[in-house]
Amino acid sequence: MGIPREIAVPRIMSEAERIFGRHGFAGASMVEIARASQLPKANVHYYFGTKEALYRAVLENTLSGWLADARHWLSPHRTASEGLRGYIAAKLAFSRDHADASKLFAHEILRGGEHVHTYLTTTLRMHVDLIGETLAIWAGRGEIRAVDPPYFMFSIWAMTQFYADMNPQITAVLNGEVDFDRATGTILGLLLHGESPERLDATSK
Amino acid sequence: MGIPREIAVPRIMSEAERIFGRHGFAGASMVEIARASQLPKANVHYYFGTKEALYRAVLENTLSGWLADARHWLSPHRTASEGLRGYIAAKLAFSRDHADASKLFAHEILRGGEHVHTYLTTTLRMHVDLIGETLAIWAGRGEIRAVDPPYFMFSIWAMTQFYADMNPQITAVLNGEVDFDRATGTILGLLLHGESPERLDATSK
DNA sequence: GTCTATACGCTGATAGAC
DNA sequence: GTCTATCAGCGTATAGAC
Repeated sequence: MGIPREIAVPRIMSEAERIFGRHGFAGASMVEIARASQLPKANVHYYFGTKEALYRAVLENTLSGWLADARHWLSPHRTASEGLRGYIAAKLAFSRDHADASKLFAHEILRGGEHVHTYLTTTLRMHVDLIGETLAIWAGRGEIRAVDPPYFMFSIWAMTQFYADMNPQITAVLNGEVDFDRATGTILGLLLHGESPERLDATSK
Repeated sequence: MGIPREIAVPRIMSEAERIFGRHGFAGASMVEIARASQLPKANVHYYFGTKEALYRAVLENTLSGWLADARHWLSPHRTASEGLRGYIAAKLAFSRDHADASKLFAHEILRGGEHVHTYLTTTLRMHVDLIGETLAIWAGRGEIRAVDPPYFMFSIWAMTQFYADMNPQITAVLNGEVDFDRATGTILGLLLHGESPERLDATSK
């Protein structure tokens, strides 16, 4: 009798991601994770050892696949307009559908990011370098202005992840749920045209 | 004998802002705050009652003055270019000089923002409405394109606060400290020109 | 008004039964 | 392999000395 490992472990991982994402490492408790997983709390310790080991497992699981959208869209084979549109849409969809994963990452960085330091200095840094090449190619083709790749990416990450991490602020200001089409439109408007109407003036006058 | 209230209370507030900002509400401990304030932990409880009361006091203290920069720069008396430049510079300076205050706010929102719900639905919402009028005036003058005010503000807040809240990620990717001039340049580039070079093409061809 | 000593609940972790 | 019962330590809060 009893719930077998194959069922228990993924269930714990899923609930842990949700609870760690909502409350952070310190704010989450093992009893809460166990209760949400419908398991005795000792089982969670049996499968993962310590709270921190569970946290690391959940975090690694979250990071894998974190960069897939960028690789898919920010490629020289696409036009800048097409690539940026696709990437922003994908990042915003992630913020909408996996808000807890985004919050988990935000909590970890706010705490200092010790557990993801290696990931940030190796995988993510190389990732940004690679995207920088694409951005340089797009600029060379005249599809975008020349940009500072890391700072450009910081802006995109900030704007898109904001909709997952700061959701309570957004719904409070809007007095209702976020309209992701408007969010997409605003971000793309900034990336593709800026807020200066000078181009329109130049063509209409 | 002993440290008087006039010295102790502001010192506790200051250290509490730093520690709550770094670790969040759950991650911070009263002993840590007391030790950082060089006071017996009982004194902190004597002056503020409970941990949550101290937290609320620190949070309110942080929120006052949070919106002053916007009122100063996002005004119809300025040009859009001048106003946006000043506002972005001010917000980035705040992220650099008061990172702990920014992180405190981020932690609070990540946790659901219960303690700032009234502030968000009254003060901040009215604030955005007011800015919306300025943005509409700027658009009417042809200084910016028409924008969706709240979503436009979300983008600005996201991009500027990112440099305070996600600092570990930034330094890891850059392999060094952030260059605030480049950050300013990137954000202003997006706001004022976008990344599309079409305007330049239109004028040079 | 300021500080020392202490109570007590909650949490992470484990020993050992089934 | 799964789960029940229990422990040890930390963290908030307070009673009471100075």
